[in-house]
Amino acid sequence: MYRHFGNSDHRNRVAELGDDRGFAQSGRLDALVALECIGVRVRFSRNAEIYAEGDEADCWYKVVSGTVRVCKLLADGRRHIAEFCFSGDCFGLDSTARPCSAEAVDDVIVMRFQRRIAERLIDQNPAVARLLRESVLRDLATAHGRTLLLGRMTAPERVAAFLVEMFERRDRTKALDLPMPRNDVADYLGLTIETVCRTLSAFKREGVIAIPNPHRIELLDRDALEAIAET
Amino acid sequence: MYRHFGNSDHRNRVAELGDDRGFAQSGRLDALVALECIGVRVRFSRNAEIYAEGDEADCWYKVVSGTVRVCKLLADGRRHIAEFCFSGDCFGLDSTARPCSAEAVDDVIVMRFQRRIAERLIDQNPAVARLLRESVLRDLATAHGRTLLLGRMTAPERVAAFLVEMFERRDRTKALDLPMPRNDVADYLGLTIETVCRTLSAFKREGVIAIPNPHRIELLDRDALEAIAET
DNA sequence: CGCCAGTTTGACCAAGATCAACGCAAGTGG
DNA sequence: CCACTTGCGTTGATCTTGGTCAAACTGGCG
Repeated sequence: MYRHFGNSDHRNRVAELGDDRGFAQSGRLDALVALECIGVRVRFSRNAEIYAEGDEADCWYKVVSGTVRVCKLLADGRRHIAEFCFSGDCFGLDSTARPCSAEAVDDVIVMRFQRRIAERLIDQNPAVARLLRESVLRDLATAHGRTLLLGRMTAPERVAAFLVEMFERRDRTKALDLPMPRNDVADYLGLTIETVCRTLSAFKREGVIAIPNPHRIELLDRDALEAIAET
Repeated sequence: MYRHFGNSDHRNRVAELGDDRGFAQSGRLDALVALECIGVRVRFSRNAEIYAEGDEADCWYKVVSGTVRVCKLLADGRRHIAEFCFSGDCFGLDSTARPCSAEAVDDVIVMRFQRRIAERLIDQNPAVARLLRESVLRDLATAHGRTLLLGRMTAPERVAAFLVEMFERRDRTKALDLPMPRNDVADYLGLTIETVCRTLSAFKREGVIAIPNPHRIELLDRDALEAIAET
C-alpha cells in the first residue's frame, strides 16, 4: 500500500513524512514538505468508491483517518482485498490504469495528490525518488509475503497472521479494534466469512483471544498467536 | 520480478534496455547504456542458489539466459515461488535484506549489478529513476493479480492462467516450452504437483492442449484456455 | 540392464466451502 | 414504546475440491 516513504518496516507504526530520518539527513526536507502541501483533503463515506479498477491513475492518496480497502474483482463477483490502508498509509500510486479499485471501509478522510505535480517534485529530487522507490519495494516484499500466506498457509495460520499484522499496524495495545467487517477479513485472507468466524471462535475457545464485541478483539496470548502464524 | 524498465506491459516480450522508447525519448540513453556496462556476467548451474532469504541485498540481477525462480520458505518446508524470471527479466532489486531467495531452475547466465553503483546512476538521472519506479509498480500490480489468483481462483483457473502467462511471456508460438518441473509449477500456483498433473491431463483430455513430453505443451485451443483463466 | 528423477494416475481423506438457520443489535415506522 | 426489518455475525450439517498416500510409468544414463 505504498506505506509512507522512509518507514523502514511495514510493521512499524507509520511515521509522518516530516519525521523521516533518512530523508531529513538528505537535507531535502523542503521537497517533502512541498509534497505535503500540494494535497487536497477529501471525504468518503462508508463503502464509497474512491476509484474503480481501470480508471486512469492521475492521482494518489494518503489516508488521514479511517480505513481504505484496495480490491480486485472477478467477473462472477469473487472478490479479493489486496490491502487495507490505515491513517498515514499511501495508496493508489499506479503508473497508468488502476489495477485495483479502492473503497472506504468506514468514513474516511484522505489527502489527494496530483500525480503530475508530485512527479515533478520527485524528479527534481533523487532522495525523494529513492525513498519512494524503497517504499514501493517494501510493498512488493509484503505482497510476496501475502502470496506465501494465500498459497501455502492454513486457515488458522492466516487468521493468526492477520491478527498479528493488525496488532502491529494498529493499536499495539492488548485490545485490537478492527474497523472492517468479517466479510472483508475473509476476502483479504482468501477464506469464507464462515471459516473466519469459526477460526476466531476456536481461538477464543482456546483462550488465545477474547471477543467482547465483533469489532473488538483482545489478544490474551500473543506468543501463541505468533506461534500459529509462524514466520 | 522487476521486469525490464520501460517495458510497458508484463505480457510483452521483454525488450533490451536500449530499445526502450520512453527512455530514448528522454534523451538519456547514455545512462542506461552505462548501467548495462557495470554488470558482471555470472553462471549458475541447475538448482544452484543465487542468494538466500535474509542475505544482504548488495546487488541485483538480470537474466541473460535460462530461468530463475524467486521463492519463500516456511519453517516446516512448505515453499512458495513468488515469480519466474526469464531472459531479460530483472530480479533481486531489494532495498535491504532479501525477502526471498533466488535459485537457478536450469543452467542460468545472469548479469550482476552492484546496487551502490547502479543507484548512483539512478540518482543522477530522474528519467531512469522513473522508469525503474514504474517497473517496480508494474511488478506490484502483477503481484496483486497473483494474490487474487491464489486467494480466489480454482485449480483449473490457476493452471490455465499459468499456461496463458507462459505463452505470453515465452514462445508465443503454439508450442510452449516449460523449463521448470511440475513441482515448481505447483509451488507457483499454490497447488500440489498431483493437482497440476491432473489438471493438465484434464485439459489434454478436453483437447485444449497437447503434451508431447512433460516439458512441452501445445496450445490447441487458446480461446478455451483464456476463457477458463477469465480475466 | 537397472536405477533414478520426474511424472502420471488412482483411491481415499480432510480442510474448508456451501447451504441453512438462528442470534443480535441498530435502526425505522406505526 | 413496541413490532419489524436489515445487516452482520455465529453455529451446525453436509458436500466438494483439492490434498495425501501409494503405486505405476517414462526416459535418460551409468
